[in-house]
Formats: sequence, C-alpha cells, structure tokens
Amino acid sequence: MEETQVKKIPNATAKRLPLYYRNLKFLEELGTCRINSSEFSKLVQVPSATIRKDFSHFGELGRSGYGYEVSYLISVFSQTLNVKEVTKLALVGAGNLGKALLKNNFRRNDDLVITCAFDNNETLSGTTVGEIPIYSMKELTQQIKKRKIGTAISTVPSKYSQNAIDLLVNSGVTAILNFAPGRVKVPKHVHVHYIDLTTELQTLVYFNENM
Amino acid sequence: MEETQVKKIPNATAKRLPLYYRNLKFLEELGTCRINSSEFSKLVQVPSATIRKDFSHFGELGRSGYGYEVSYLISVFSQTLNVKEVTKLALVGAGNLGKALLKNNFRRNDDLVITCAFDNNETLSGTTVGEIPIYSMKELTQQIKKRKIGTAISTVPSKYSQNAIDLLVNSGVTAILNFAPGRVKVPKHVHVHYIDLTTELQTLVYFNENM
DNA sequence: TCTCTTTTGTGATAACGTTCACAAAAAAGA
DNA sequence: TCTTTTTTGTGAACGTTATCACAAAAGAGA
Repeated sequence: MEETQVKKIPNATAKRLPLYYRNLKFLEELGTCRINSSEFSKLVQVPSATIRKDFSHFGELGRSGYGYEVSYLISVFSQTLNVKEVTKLALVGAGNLGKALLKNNFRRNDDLVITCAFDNNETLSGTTVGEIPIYSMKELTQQIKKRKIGTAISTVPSKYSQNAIDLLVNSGVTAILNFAPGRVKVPKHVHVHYIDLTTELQTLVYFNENM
Repeated sequence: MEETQVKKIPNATAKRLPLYYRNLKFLEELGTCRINSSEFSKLVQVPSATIRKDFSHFGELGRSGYGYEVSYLISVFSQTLNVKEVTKLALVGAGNLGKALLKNNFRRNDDLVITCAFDNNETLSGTTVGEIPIYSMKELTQQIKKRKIGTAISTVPSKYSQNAIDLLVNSGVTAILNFAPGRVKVPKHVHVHYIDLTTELQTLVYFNENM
C-alpha cells in the first residue's frame, strides 16, 4: 500500500505552497542547501510555526536540530504543484493588459506557457506577440481543442466577460483566471479565480487607514 | 458619546466590502433601488447568511420582509471605503505591465487615479502615457512629496523591487501594491499587498486538479 | 561517550470565520 | 383589522486556521 498524500492538505496551506516553492527555488539558485523554519520564515514572511505545520502535512520532511534539505522540499512540493508538467495556457482579450501578459509570458517560470491568444478585434487576427499567435474568437474552440488547453486567462472587459467564459467552458477549459471583476456563471466543475485591481487597491487603502 | 463604528469590522468582512460596493453601484446604474440578501447573494456569489452577518457589523441596515435600500448601503460603504476622497497613486516601473496599467488608469473608478509614474529607464523620462507624466527615479522623492502621495503600485522586477520600495517608503508612501513576488522589508506602519500572477495560476491549477 | 544546543513535529488551545436556524419585525394581501 | 408571507438580524454550533509551548529527536562539541 502506497503512502502518498495521506491526509487532505488544508486550503490555507495549499495557497501558500507556490510561495514556498518559489522561495525554495530562490534558495537553490543561491546554493543554499539547508534551511530551518525560522530562517525560512524571514524570507517568506510567514510565522515559523505555520511553516512547520504546513510542511508536516506532507510527512516528516525535516530533521531535529538540523532543519530541512532545500532540494528535498523542492522535490516534494514540485510533485504536489505538478510543475514538472507544463501547463499550456490560452489568453482571451489582447488589449493593453493582455498584450503585457503575452510579452512577459511567465519568462521566469518553465511550467506555465501561454501558447495562443484570442481577440474580438479582427484586425489583430493573424498577428503575433512574441511567438504567440493571436486568433479571432471564431477560431477559439477549434484551437483550444486542437491544443488540448484546459486553463485560460481572460482580460476581456466585464461587459463581454460572460460570453468569453462561456465560449472557453464550451471548448473544454476548466480553470480560468479572470481579470474582470463581475462574477460569472460556470458549471460546478469549472474553477474561476478573480484578480481585481480596484478591489486590491481599495482593500489596501482601507487597511492602511484603519490599522 | 458618539456611536460611530461600534465594533471592529472583521478582516474577512473588510475584504469583501469592495466587492459589495462595486455590485451595489452596478445595481444603482440598473435602476434597482431595493435588494434582499438572497438576490444579492446570486450577484456577488457569497452566501446570503454571510452577507447579512457582514452587513450587521455596520448597524441594522435593512428592514425585515423588505430587504435593503441600495442607495443607503452605498452611502454606508462609501463612507467606510472612503471613496468620496480621491486616492492619488504613483506607479513605479513603466514596463509592459506598468504601461498597461497607466493606459487603463481605473477608468471605471473615480476614486483611484494614477497621477505620476517613474522608471529607471532615462529615455522614458519626460514622456507621458495618456496624461500621466513619467519621471526618472531621481525625481521620485521630490514629486511624491510635492503631490502628497501615500499609495503606490510597483511593477518593478523582483531584483530591484526592494530598492524601489525603500525609495517609496522614504518619500512618505505607506501603502504599496507590489507585482513582484519577493517579499520586501518595510517598517511596521507601511502596508504591502502582493499580486503574483504565477502564484495565482499555480493555485488555480492545483485546486482544479485536486478538487 | 556524555552533555549541551538546536530544531523539529505536534497535541492543545485560542482566534477567526462560516453556516444554521429561527424569533421577531415588517410588508403584503385579504 | 387580521392573517400570511417575506426577510432580517443574530445567538449558537460548527469548521478552519493560527499560535503556543514543549517533549523528543538529532546534531555538535568535548
């Protein structure tokens, strides 16, 4: 009987994993091969007790009086985050923000790659940004199915957001990062996360004024 | 003895306020002047019980068997979020992402305005994006003090992020939205929030694969 | 080897957040 | 007016997350 993934990983822990992973890679680049929870705490700005609790959900990863082996932590978390496998992304909406994301294209990350983009504006159709081709919305379903893409980023304005997301979902996409703030309706098996700059700023200003 | 802001508003509630506010403004535009918690729940995708609990921290805002007056909710939340007062923002880092943000400049929001930008690249100095002037980093302190800016957005790459943020903090900025993932050191009175696309996507993919 | 130091892993506890479920208030209808 | 319906506001129950605090394990040094 295999002993993989014993208990369910708490939500709050899962959300911190990418942060941990990124900082472990950073330590690896620096040549650091050993880290203890209080040093790591300074780096990621999460309390050391929380770090130890989080790590403990993956088994006993460390050694008392020594700390954690950076390379071993990376191997454990890269498995959980499934970073060995490249996640191909589609981008819908090649406006200012969309183009900026295409130009960056997660250059520092080898596990996330935007492979195609779509826009309403027919004049963009056939052009490329970097190496990434922009297609018309009519070609969306065909391209996404052909490329077997399951994850997408939408920078389509709120007004047209629901339409774009319906199209993505009907083409087989099950995970969407949406930059438009209005909540969209999707089937239960589809995951939508929102990044809303206005909300982030208003929250920031609120906490700044009230704490 | 004034009875303003009786109990402390829970963190989780405060984070949902901008979402509530935005959707109430949307309802107002539509001409809806009355809403009950279960209808509002469908719109914002937050359970109705949570909405009522959240609202209750601001007093008894509704009427049994009727619901809530949209305009009254807006007046209460706009006070808490302090949206009547315009928050002037500075942007540091006028690369792809920075320029995209300048071009958008929260057009749909009258309470947030980017008024100046700064970049390392001297050739940008003296140019504008839209109406917004780009200055060199040498002019940062002077401009921020002159304009009495307390809030900033940084799209400076991780490597130079700490430097840029030190400069902002020394110029009097106390709230920063940082697009670089590496955690920066700031004095206790300064608030930093992070938006990290890679983390967002990895979390999204993780939840998509594991739930 | 023995002692001292470091640091983990984790039960216990506290803090925080969500959801339930319903009495009471107000509205709507007859 | 009286009855029925709607919907709030909120204690209480529940669930999740953070933090504490320390025994036990392992390292380091003599």
